[in-house]
Amino acid sequence: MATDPSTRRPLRADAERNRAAIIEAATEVLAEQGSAVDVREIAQRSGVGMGTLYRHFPTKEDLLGTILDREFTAWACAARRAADSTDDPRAALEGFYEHALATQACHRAVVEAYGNTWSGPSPDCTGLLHPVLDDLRARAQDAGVLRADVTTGDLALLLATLSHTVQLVGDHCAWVWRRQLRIALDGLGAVHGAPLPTA
Amino acid sequence: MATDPSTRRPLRADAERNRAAIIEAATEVLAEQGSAVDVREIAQRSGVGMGTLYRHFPTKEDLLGTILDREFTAWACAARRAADSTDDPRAALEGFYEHALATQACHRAVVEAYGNTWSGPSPDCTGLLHPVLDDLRARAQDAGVLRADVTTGDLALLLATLSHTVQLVGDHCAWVWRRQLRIALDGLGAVHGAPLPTA
DNA sequence: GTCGAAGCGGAGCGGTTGCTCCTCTTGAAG
DNA sequence: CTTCAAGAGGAGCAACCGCTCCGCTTCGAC
Repeated sequence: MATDPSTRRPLRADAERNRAAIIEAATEVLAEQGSAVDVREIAQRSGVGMGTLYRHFPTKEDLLGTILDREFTAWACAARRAADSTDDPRAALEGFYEHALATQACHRAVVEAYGNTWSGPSPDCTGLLHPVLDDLRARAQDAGVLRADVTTGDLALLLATLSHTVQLVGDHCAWVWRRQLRIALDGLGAVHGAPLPTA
Repeated sequence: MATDPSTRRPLRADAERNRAAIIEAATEVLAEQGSAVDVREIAQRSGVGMGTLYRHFPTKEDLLGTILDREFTAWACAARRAADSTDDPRAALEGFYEHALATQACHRAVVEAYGNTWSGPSPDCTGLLHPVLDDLRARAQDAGVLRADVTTGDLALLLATLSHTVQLVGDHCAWVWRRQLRIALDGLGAVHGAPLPTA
């Protein structure tokens, strides 16, 4: 592992400025174009050279990971705050998905990373989200507005699925994906339906 | 457009053999690795050289289109036959999704192409599928087992979405995506739920 | 069997992309 | 102000990928 950042000598002022510029530009570009962008474009938009970029982030993957962690963490914290500030369990659950899809799902790279959560190694992203979803699930099930056999994992996978849907249709004509969301939410609330299949 | 294949002089025997080998190998590779594969690998697995491959398919896109059309058409026809051979509208609809996801969704390139159906120009793929879905929808709604405000477009988008989900979780542990399917199907059947949002 | 056209193969071209190397610049400690 | 290590920058390398070009092979009509 790398040296602990807090014990490492602080960056020079210009280096700090450049690092911030890179992060800002990269966030923008990755949201727009997904993780397949040319690193040169990120450097250009940051106003720094390739050398500088690679000094701060030794690998494209490092850069990607940093951006993704920042975005994901900020959003997961907002989601937790929103969930905690609502008493109605159903409204909390539905508001969570609505907000998640309306904001986070516009970030192409984030949605792509979501896919890797299942097929590849997951960063601590999932670790942040899981307790929020788990809380929402428990409250909704206690209130009887969520079928009893739905797991937190189901909710997480549903989020990934719907995020991809938003990517497909774009954020304009949001009503298209909102219809899919409504269908899924009604399915989650179908407390009298057939039991969900298991292993 | 190209010359009508039926009026074109028939291929030499070896050329015909090679063409078939290319199609077979390409179908395999595209199903496994998606449309991003190196053309060299397709050539290698077919046992032909690059020149031969590009003689039969002047562009990677041409090859892709050919394979996708074959796969998609074969599957859409099977789906129509299955739908026609079932009297129960609910069973027909649910069987359609079950079969679609269990088979077609394992073909990576096909699922990827599905995404482009919404964001880019669509081949006649959609044209083949639409009437089948439309029929399934009408029958189910007449029988009162499908909420009245669901459109054929909703069903098509749901198919694309769930196909992607299957890709995420893989065909092993199929029960994971089957749970998502169950939730969606129950949502579709929620005839007393809130109306779906519109434009 | 002969021969010409159709077909074959694969080295290689041009473009892209992740990353490095090395020279020049600049912040900040003394 | 001086000094020098930390930092900046961008040309260029290596790998990859879609596609082409051209000399060689093979089919099949006669």
